Amino acid sequence: MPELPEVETVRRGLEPALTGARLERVEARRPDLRFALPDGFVQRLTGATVTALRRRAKYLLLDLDRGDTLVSHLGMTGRFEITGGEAIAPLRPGDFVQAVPADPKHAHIVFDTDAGRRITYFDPRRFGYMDLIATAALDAHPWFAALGPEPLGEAFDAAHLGRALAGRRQSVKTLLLDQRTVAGLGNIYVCEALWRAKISPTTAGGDLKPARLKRLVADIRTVLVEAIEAGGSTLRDYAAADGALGYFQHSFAVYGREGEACASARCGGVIQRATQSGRSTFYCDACQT
DNA sequence: AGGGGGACCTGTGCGC
DNA sequence: TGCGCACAGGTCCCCC
Repeated sequence: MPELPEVETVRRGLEPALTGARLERVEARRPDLRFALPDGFVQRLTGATVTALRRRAKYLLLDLDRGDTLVSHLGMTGRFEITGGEAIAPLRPGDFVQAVPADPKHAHIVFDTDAGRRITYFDPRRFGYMDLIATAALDAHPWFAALGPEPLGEAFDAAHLGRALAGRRQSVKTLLLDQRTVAGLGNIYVCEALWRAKISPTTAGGDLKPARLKRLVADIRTVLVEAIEAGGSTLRDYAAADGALGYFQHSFAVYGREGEACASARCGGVIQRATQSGRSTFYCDACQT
């Protein structure tokens, strides 16, 4: 489930352990995740130094001093854990509860750094994937070429969203899940943002007027920012890079709250669940129109 | 164009 | 305690 806030939380958690670190030892305990690991995966990483840790959409990018970038997508259940060396401080001390340790049988990739830390990638469902891509060619790679703007970046505004949705009859819910519209939203934060903006998830994208687009952009940004500040969300499988659990799931207004009263003041509505494009949508049918 | 369905893979939570 | 079923954060592909 990692959506943008969770991937960003992982990035921040890994940064102190990985940026500037040399990968002394790399182990791939199986030849594939969702896809086969690239040829020479272990050899190409062993001895390389991580020069920067970035995020694009839901992808983690580990730039290496050899001109390659290790690209990691967490899929639904991917998780990194740091062990060894001194403890890595949580992002917001006091904000986290103790994580449930990941099951060692799903420990697929292990990185040992020159600072004595071990970063282990766990992924029970193996929907995640990794590849090594030339850093200079990242933007042209199929995973990145068609991505929309970062929702927290300057390029994402009501004008952009209006252009992306203009004339579209597809629902705004489905269009926001499309990474070409805006990059990094997933099922949870789309539901939450639409509730905040009081927009029905079945509204055709092209029917949204500028004022509603403006509010939607603002609500997408604020829900993501709040989630990042809370250290992401944790449902069953996900934990932050340092093993701590994010807190934002306690702040969901609609996701997973079918049958509960709408949290909007004086609304009186009840949260509904419906299916759109095969995914559950949670919304209030009283105040989202 | 847009929707539906299924695929990938494993675990969890529920009703019985 | 066990069994079977529904469902899960993402992405891709085929079919109508």
